Amino acid sequence: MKLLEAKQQFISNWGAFGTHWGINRTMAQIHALLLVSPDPLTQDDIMEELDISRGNVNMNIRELINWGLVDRVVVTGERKEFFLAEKDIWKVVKQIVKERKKRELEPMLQLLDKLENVEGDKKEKNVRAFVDAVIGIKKLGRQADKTLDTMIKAEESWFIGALMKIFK
Amino acid sequence: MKLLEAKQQFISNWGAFGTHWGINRTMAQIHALLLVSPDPLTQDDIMEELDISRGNVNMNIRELINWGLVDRVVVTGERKEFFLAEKDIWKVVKQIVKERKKRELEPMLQLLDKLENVEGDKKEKNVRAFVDAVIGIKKLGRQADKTLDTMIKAEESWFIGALMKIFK
DNA sequence: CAAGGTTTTCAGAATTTTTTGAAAATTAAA
DNA sequence: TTTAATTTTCAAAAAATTCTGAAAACCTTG
Repeated sequence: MKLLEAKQQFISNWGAFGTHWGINRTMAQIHALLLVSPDPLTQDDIMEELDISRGNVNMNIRELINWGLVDRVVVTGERKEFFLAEKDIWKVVKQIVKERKKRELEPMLQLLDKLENVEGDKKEKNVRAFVDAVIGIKKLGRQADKTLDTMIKAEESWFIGALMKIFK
Repeated sequence: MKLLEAKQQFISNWGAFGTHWGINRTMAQIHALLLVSPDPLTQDDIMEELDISRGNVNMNIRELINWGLVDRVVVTGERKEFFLAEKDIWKVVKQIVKERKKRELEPMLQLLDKLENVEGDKKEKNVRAFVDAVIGIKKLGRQADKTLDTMIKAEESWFIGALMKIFK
């Protein structure tokens, strides 16, 4: 397979993969393109490679920057802005975990804290089932939260090494 | 807060949460409803509680069954079918991990295996960047795959205990 | 096997999400 | 400051996804 075709396939599949994880297809594709591009690209480069509009590139690039996955870089002598993706995939994963934890897991845990204190007779079947579900999710959620915190701080080699040891 | 309101909030937030993870809002809401319902519910119960159509309930319930998160149960003396969700949240998580691994991670790894063998001069910058990205993702992906396999087999208490030990 | 209850299907409608593209804003050079 | 290149914005259009509801299929029972 030629590079061009392989690249197409990679980008297209990364996009489809993204949609299964609540990530906009184009954003994932732009990310894929930047991941395999050794040099920084401009908005025009991305427009051309993916055949999408300027506005679309602009919005999704901004989003990727918000997620901390892509940086704006200045190329001396060039007027245009260039964009470069973090290439270390372990750093990428840690960054995504960090963001999703903050955006989703933490607010969910706050909600569950509130919902656990529902009024009513804890002996009543429906109240009991509700509280039990909330407590169960909260417990696992808190555990995940702690574990992910540690993971975010961890070095790849250390982390994998440690996992290998437990999961022999 | 009264049970009814708490339940509403839980269902609505679980639905929103789902959409961030590529899960259809209604499917997540039905799951939430079943999670907090001590007794099995019928399609009609779900239609009424969530105010959605029969077809919608039917399709999403089927999907939840495919995911292994909900079971059909027979209630003696009743003609209608009843649905019951797995309540043990650790089992739920393991089941979701198992399914997503099979549906998403494994196919992605297969693709990467294929793409790694791209033709062309490995010294050329663009080929090099592509292959490096693919290899990097594959390496981490394989590691994740193994780790998740072990997790799927693990007991909750053992798993959490072991994690606590490493991540002191 | 007829009747009535229940579940499933799926084409079209409704809704939500994404994309476009042109105008406005911003920035850097002249 | 003016001009021109570049980026950003966002209303409207397009596309994708989800939902409805009625008809068909499927049971179960008498």
